[in-house]
Amino acid sequence: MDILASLNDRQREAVMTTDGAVLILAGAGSGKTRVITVRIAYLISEKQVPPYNILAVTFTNKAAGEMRERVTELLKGQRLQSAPLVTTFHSLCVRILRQDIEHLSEGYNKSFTIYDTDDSIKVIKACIKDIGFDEKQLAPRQVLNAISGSKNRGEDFELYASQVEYTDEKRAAIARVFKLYEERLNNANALDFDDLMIKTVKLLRTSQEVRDKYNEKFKYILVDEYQDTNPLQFALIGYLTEKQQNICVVGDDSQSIYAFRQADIRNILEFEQHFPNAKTILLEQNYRSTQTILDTADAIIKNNQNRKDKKLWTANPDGDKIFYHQAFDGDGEARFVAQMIDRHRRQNPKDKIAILYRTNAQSRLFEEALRRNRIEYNIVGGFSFYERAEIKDVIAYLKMALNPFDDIALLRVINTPTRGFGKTSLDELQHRAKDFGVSLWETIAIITGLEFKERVNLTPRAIESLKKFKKTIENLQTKVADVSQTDRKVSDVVMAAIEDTGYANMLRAENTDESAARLENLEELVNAAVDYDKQEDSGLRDFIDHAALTSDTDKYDRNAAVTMMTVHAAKGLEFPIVFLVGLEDGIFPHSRSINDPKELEEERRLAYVAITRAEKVLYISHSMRRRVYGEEMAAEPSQFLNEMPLELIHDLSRGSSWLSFAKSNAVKTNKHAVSALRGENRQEKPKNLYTGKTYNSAEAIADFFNKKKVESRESGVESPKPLTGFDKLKAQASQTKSEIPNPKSKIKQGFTPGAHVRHPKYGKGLVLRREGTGDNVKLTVSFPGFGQKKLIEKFANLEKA
DNA sequence: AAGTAAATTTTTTTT
DNA sequence: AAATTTACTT
Repeated sequence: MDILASLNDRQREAVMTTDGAVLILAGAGSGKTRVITVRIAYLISEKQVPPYNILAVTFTNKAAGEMRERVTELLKGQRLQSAPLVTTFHSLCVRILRQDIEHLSEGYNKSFTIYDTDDSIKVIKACIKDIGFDEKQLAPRQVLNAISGSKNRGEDFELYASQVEYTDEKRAAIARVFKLYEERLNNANALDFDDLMIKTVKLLRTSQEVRDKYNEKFKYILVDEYQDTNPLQFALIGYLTEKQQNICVVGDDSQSIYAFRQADIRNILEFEQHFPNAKTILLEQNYRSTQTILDTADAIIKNNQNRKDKKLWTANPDGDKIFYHQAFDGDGEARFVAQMIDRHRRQNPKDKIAILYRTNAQSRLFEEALRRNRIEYNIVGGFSFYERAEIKDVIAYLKMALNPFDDIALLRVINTPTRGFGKTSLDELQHRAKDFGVSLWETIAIITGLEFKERVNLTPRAIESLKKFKKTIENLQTKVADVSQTDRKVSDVVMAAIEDTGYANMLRAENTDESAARLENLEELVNAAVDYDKQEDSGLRDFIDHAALTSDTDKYDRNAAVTMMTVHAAKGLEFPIVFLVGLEDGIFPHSRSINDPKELEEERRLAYVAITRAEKVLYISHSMRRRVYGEEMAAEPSQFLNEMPLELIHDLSRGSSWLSFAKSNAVKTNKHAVSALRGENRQEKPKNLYTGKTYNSAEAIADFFNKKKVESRESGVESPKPLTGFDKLKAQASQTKSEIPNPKSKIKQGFTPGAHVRHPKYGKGLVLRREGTGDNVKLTVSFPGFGQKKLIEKFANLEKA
């Protein structure tokens, strides 16, 4: 088989070890996807395994799509009557549940609805209100995170409740919300993202019959990005492989970046314990990046305590240095990136370029800069097509038609377009629904029913509009039924949900640019539905499921010249040229992770992922000022910059920069750095002399000069020669910077978040936020008993406490 | 009931 | 700065 010829020895071994448990530890760029795809092709064409016996699971639709494509490519020319199932964890679960959820006997049936995060939040909000709490005491988002975390650890609300200390009111409240939330979803015949996994695992655990069925079906299982699996996914794999044990997992512990989703790195680290006869294969040769890029990535990941020590190597050349740029503000950073991209595009238009950032919110400045420079770009993530209001509205109508008990969908559309059924009437309806203990849909049926004579607090007009709404949905249901009974098309039904509900007319009446754009989006939705027209059975169901499970991360277009996305979204991709931007403390690493060593390690792995996306050229940049919540704030260089080998970095900044500062410092005063440069002191971990925090601060400058003194005394070096030219400029620049805090006010000023201070009137307080610069520094301080105060640092007379 | 103005909050990362 | 929620008119 000639496809094997393109593999190295290790890779070939990974492909040909088809039976039993196999763990492939694949470093970044080591040809992981190639190994998986060739392995699937090998199973089919060499081992004569029927394709339907093969299951490959990934985390994203993007990865699944790519894999499917490549397998098809490898197998083309062979006449196969089935295709291997290449899918995501969540799609796999939906597939299983749509067939067998009724075996669970939990009241769910096959027409269950999938709630996305937005829907879940809405339910949570209602639950918080129902237990008599306020959203301010109990942030819905946090509650959902707590519940989701618990669920992904395999707990249920009873277990969660039992862990609550009775002094912990908040957790106790969350436990109550948890219970309510689960009930609501169950009543609505709805499953959230987590439930898809949970219910599937439960189903496999409790039903021998179902377990046997899927064990029989999936005889060879492959799992991609195994380091990102959480306990539930682990359990799922466990049940599916119970019989055959032909399980092949591929992953890299250095690229584990989903701990926040309860991914457990131990799943990969302890694979050999779980599958005692497992064979482990290491792929350490990198085919993607230059040595310089690999060295930089390696230098950063080395700072993590918790990792398997391994080193990637490559036969590729050293390549260019890492290009570095320090910008004055966020806009300057974006302009620099646009300028460099422009240059690359002229030089070599074929090279694909990526701009990678930590958070989606960072994209805006780059979008604007590229647009100004007339550079076309493609943006991945952020707002998804399926997250747009008009799309969600129409989908909600369709969801109603398939599962009318879906309260969330009902609430979404009952008065969109407006039907004269406003907030007051809605409150009454919800109130009644709670009284009856049934869904809103059933409540509507009761209230509008002929034999219902009870007095309701609804105007005749409201009742009338309920009747009309009911009719609208019922009409839609009839059309849905037509899809399976006659040969009505899925796209017809989608069209009906747009037209017959009055939705399109509402938009036409608006007659604005925006409403026109929304109409166009709806046309797109109809187009998307056409793909499902030919499907035999439950085409509409599949269409809705697809909408629920597709994120925008999936619409990566590999032909786009420039792509922007978060580092998370970039995992698994590679680009000749990469711009890693916003390398500032608080952004990357993110401020929410900075205080927890575990989370900081995850940020570091994230940086590792980012850097190893680059094939030939890597740019890194940061800005000295950054807008946060609309206010301009001083920004510090990322601590990860300090962890990179400075000698591999080339400075493209105008004037002096953090890099020039760090370089002069490291070489002149850092014995560790000097000896490390000479190759001594192998064991010793390179200590960070200056973390990003202190660069540019009074202490750093003072420290710098002190060290210099000590060193020159020790080594007997005479005082520095008079500076000339560029060096002089640089020195001047750093002097000006150091001037900001004057020595007298040093104790009083320069308070940073986290500092304890004393105020003449309010007493002891905690600094929460610092904004502005120079004389305009404003501090937000929390004083026990007085609440939060905004103070001008200069006048506040604060002391260190 | 619906539309508008004012106040409040928001940012990790994703299926 | 932008988006969402609430309060206030009409």
